[in-house]
Amino acid sequence: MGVKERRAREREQLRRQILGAARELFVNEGYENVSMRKIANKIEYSPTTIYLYFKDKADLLDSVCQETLMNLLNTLEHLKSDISDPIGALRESGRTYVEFGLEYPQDYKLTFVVRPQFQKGLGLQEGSVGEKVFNYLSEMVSECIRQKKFRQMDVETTGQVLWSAVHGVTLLLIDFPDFPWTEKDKLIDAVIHTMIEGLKA
Amino acid sequence: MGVKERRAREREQLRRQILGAARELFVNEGYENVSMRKIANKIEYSPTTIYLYFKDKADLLDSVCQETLMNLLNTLEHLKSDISDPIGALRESGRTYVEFGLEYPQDYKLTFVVRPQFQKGLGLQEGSVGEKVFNYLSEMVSECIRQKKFRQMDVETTGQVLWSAVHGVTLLLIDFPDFPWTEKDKLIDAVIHTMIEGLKA
DNA sequence: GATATAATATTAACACTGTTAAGTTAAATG
DNA sequence: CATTTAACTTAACAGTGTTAATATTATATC
Repeated sequence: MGVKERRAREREQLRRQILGAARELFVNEGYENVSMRKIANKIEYSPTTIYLYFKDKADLLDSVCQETLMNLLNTLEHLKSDISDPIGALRESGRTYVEFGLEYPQDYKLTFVVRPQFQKGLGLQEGSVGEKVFNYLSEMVSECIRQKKFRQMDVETTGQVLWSAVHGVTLLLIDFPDFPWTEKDKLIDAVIHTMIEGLKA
Repeated sequence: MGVKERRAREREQLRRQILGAARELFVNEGYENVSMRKIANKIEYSPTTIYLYFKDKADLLDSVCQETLMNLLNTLEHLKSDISDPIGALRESGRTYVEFGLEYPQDYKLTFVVRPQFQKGLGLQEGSVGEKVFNYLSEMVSECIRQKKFRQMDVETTGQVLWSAVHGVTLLLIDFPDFPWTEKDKLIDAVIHTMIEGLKA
């Protein structure tokens, strides 16, 4: 009775194929400029087949973003940051976060800007991967405070402050590529450095 | 020969009427969900009339955003900040910036996120209102450094760092309204305070 | 005042869009 | 072999931005 299993496998395979095509198109041409028909063409299926695997276009976007968040979380967790130097770890995490955003700019915007607009009230709900990413940041902050490297302060707030800064610089660099920015790495470092200095005890 | 003048006036009036309808719809329903026909209906003209006043839908968006930026610039300049206390002035400007974004969240996103996506390479060009807004921030920073309140540092970079922070917190608050944020004003203050502390001499 | 001219607005159409309902084909089960 | 089930497609709907051709209106000229 391996039939059911094979079917399920094939089903999953096509699902991933759709997802891959959607991601590639979304990222390269922008969510708005990608039609279901375009995705369907790419995988050589009829447009309506997609609806057998995803509720609608927004659901497709949602799934693509979920993948992105998992990739981000993976990237961060692979840092294996040194707990004895929590500030250094935080600095490195911040850099990694921004660089992830810049490496996959469209994915980042899709996930953190476009998606919330299309799914009001749903962004970053409890138990979501997005929340896990934020929790990761929070843990580092927590460690900094526990080791008294940072001045005593609400962990939640501190995490949100840091997130604001890295989110902000990531989006500015993505959205205004022609602005006469300070050299990219220098700017990122400056942002992170300033935050950390501002949080020190 | 006041005819030409009256014609021009009427023309301008309709232009502004279109712009107003577009802004209201863009802001309330999102750029994507607003059709030219919807705008036309609202002002009781045929859809194609709009094309006599604006090149296309993106041009309409562009004009709406330009207005928003001018409003932001006005709001900031009305602060008439006290030059003898440049840090206080900067703090106040930052707060005002974020609050402007939160008061007109859709306008803000339209201007700083949606528009650059639809007009690649055009955002914040030289001489634009957007640049003026940034220059306003830069001047305050410059004053802080000149008075040695901030540690000696590249003015450009410092301005960009600050912008990153306020931009970031503004967008997070807009995009994830359901996230368990620290109380809004406390978070904004924390972001600005942290930045300023981090920049001090 | 009638007519030509320019400005302004509209109608009809094109090639798209997301999505649904109905229909078709192929495979698995009895 | 017949039937059920799953997978996929075709056809269609109501809507999209935009253009070209047309109609309407108001001004300027005779």
